[in-house]
Amino acid sequence: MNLRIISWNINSLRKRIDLLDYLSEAYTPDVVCLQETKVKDDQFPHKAVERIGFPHRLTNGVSGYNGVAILSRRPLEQGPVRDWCDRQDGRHVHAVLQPDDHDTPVELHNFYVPAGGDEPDPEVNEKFAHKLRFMSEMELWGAAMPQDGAVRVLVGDLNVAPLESDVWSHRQLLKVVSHTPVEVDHLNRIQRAHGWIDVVREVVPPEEKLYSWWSYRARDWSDSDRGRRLDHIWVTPALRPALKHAEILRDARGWSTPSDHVPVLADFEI
DNA sequence: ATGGTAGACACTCTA
Repeated sequence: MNLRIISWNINSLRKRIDLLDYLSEAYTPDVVCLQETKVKDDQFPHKAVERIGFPHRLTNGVSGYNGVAILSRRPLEQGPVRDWCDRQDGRHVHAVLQPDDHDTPVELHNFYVPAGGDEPDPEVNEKFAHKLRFMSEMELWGAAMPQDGAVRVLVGDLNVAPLESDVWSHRQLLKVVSHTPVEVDHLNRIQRAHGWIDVVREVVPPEEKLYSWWSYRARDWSDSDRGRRLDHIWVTPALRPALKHAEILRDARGWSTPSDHVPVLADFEI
């Protein structure tokens, strides 16, 4: 089967329902994983999303903040729900993509890692401490999952840009939350704990600058191009041979009333 | 060193 997965921090689903419609028309993804939906489950715009082409949906939205969702053209089975850092925060949703008869099931994890506030010191900044704690739990979670050749996909706004080429200036961002050594170290440990493969960097060489987020505060996001690659699609080694294509949809930052994040896309032939 | 913008919600918090 062909499988196109998109991950996107949409920064309010209700505000950008038309952009989701456009994305769906233009790229025909089989699965869309959203972060920062900013909508409670009981207010989720199910009808509009269904009309756009996603009859199957899983949501985890608890407030006007955070919130994640998985939208799919294929049937989904809800995976076990769990808390992270003892909070009900809407930062993780888990689905198993129901296979056709001869296909293997695909386990999907959609994460929204805490942004971490401004000060990169867990002693004085509770948000940064929460971010590191959340990532430590992700590492334990990944290490505890059997590495049994299962086909798994982890996507989301991980709020860390790991490589030097994932930020506009490595030197100037070393003390900026999202690119500090302690965060990069945490992200690398999560990756190693379960052998996750970063599919975009399988396709784009690590020397090449690549971003998925540009601040709203820049005068001209494209001209200054001070971006960071915060959004990721990872897969288990079992899925690596099936990877056909991956890209970051940079142009989406130039859409009208855009999110500050752009979609990340990956194609598999399983 | 500072402030710049965007969204939810209803005061200010989060990013």
